Amino acid sequence: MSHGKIEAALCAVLRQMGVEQPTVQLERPRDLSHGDVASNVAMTLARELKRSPRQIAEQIAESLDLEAAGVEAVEVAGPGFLNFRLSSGVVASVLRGILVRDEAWGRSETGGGERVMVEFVSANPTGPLHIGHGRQAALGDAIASLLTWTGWQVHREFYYNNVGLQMESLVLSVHARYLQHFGLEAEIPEGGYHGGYITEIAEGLAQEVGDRYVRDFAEQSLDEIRAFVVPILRAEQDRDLNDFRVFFDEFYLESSLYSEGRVEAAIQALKDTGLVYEHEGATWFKTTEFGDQKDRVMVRSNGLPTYFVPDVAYHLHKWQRGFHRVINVQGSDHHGTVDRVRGGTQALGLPEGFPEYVLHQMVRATRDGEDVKFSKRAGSALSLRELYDEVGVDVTRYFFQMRKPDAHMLFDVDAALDQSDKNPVYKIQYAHARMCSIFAKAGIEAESIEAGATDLSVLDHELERELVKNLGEFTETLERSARQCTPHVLCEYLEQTAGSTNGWYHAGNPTRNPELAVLAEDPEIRQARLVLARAVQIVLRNGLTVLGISAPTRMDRAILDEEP
RNA sequence: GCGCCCGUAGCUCAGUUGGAUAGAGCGCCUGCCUCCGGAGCAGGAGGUCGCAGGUUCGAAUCCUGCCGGGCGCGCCA
Repeated sequence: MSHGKIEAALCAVLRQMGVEQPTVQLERPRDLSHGDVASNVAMTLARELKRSPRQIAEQIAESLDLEAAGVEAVEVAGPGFLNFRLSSGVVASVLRGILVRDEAWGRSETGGGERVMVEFVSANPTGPLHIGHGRQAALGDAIASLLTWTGWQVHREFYYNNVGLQMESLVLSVHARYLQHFGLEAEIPEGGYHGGYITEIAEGLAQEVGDRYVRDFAEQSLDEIRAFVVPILRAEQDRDLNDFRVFFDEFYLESSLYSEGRVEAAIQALKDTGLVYEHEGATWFKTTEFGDQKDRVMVRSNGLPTYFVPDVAYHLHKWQRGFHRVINVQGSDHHGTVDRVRGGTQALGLPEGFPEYVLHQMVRATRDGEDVKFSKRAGSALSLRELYDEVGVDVTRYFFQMRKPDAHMLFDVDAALDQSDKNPVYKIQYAHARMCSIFAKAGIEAESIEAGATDLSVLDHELERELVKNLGEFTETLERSARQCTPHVLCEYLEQTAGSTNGWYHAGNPTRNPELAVLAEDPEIRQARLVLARAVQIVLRNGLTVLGISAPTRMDRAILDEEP
């Protein structure tokens, strides 16, 4: 806003007071009673001027040219803060911008159109997705969306670990159930998969091929079974994700790293750095050179590469594909891989902070105050689909997004099922729907509302000023949320804005408090408040859109019940 | 043992990277309420910010050391 003017006026006064190179910090106070803009200069200069912060502040306040600073009033408060109050019209002018930019409101160009890859979920195709994957899917998708809104060109990627020991274990597990289907003795291997879905797939296999693998088990039979099993599980994961409104631009297969020779190439490249040595028959790489705690084996004594190598090859390829910024969203149990991967990529010449990581902690689900037990079919924790089928996609996404990634979270199913304002998701959606219902009641189309020459200075009630203040902070909140890769920052903002909205709306109940009603008698006030209501609607809708959550115009019971 | 994350109201969690009297929701207490939209509204009680030092005008936030919980630690991924 008009921070520049205030800064200039402050500097002018400070120079008069003998400060040679004044640097002024302006901030937006949390509390509305502290004005619209505040500065702490008096406190920071206390030492230099050898006077108390309050004295300095008083002097500044007296000598300040209010008109030049573009403020209505200035006052000294607390330990020595200078609080500036702008005229309500100036503050409310932000509403004009909101109405004009509409669906683009909140977008910024911070990213400058640069490409960024967000890799997330990347579950092994060994079973249905559980709630841990759900948290990652909701977080990763929101982060990707936040980056899009702040001017980045975003690529969503899913990495399939389709080679390795768990794959073998999966196939052997299906094979065991398959044999059992024909009444034969068989056991799930140690570390194998016990979920009911394994039996389902084994039954399907039996239907497809009959007892062929019982009669005639050959060398390539396991490969054939695998070719049968994996697509089924992949398809199920894809369905679960798509119904959760999570979509990817690319599925990257680990196996392609081998078939395209990237693993071999990476081994050679790592050897060429000279940072390798032989020890106990294995080949080691000196990741400690790059801050890792220990050196890592890259080629085992049996001649096969460890996971370290394809991981480095994969990230090298990300860079080569033109993604010079990559964000990996992973469970925090993988944090040990961070220094390892970076060690490898740095050795090959990539910059220090590549790739970036967002590590999130585990999820615990409770119902009636007790932990939700295992899902029999999934054979693990509660499955993602079971969860969102019960509480709805909007609520599930939001609950995962509203907590900061690096702390454990509790998913309270009872709280999620609540459909009143107590549930933060509905609180925000209700606030949005209320604005829409006002327009309906007024008999006007939301899109037709224009600020034009409307006198917005009539929006000077405390509740209105607070709401306007909130709305003006949407873009910067979105930027911060994106910069920190923390969607919960946006969630907090939306909840707070919805709270202000509901407070304003309730205070303006026509039968109790007609002078604050949105649809006021006075046409000028009515028009100004409609502008405010429209701005609220835009901000809430855009915010929900960023998070991939719907913004209903009506909250009918029927809609709630069939909510996807 | 080493490394990373966490510790804030009875419970679940925020706290804009050092600012003003530490904030929401649930639960609890007290009043309203048949209302532009439904389990609604207004208010209240509730805190040694894990503990102890340090840095400075000023610390939940930064630095050090402890305590407690989670996760990870050379040929698994």
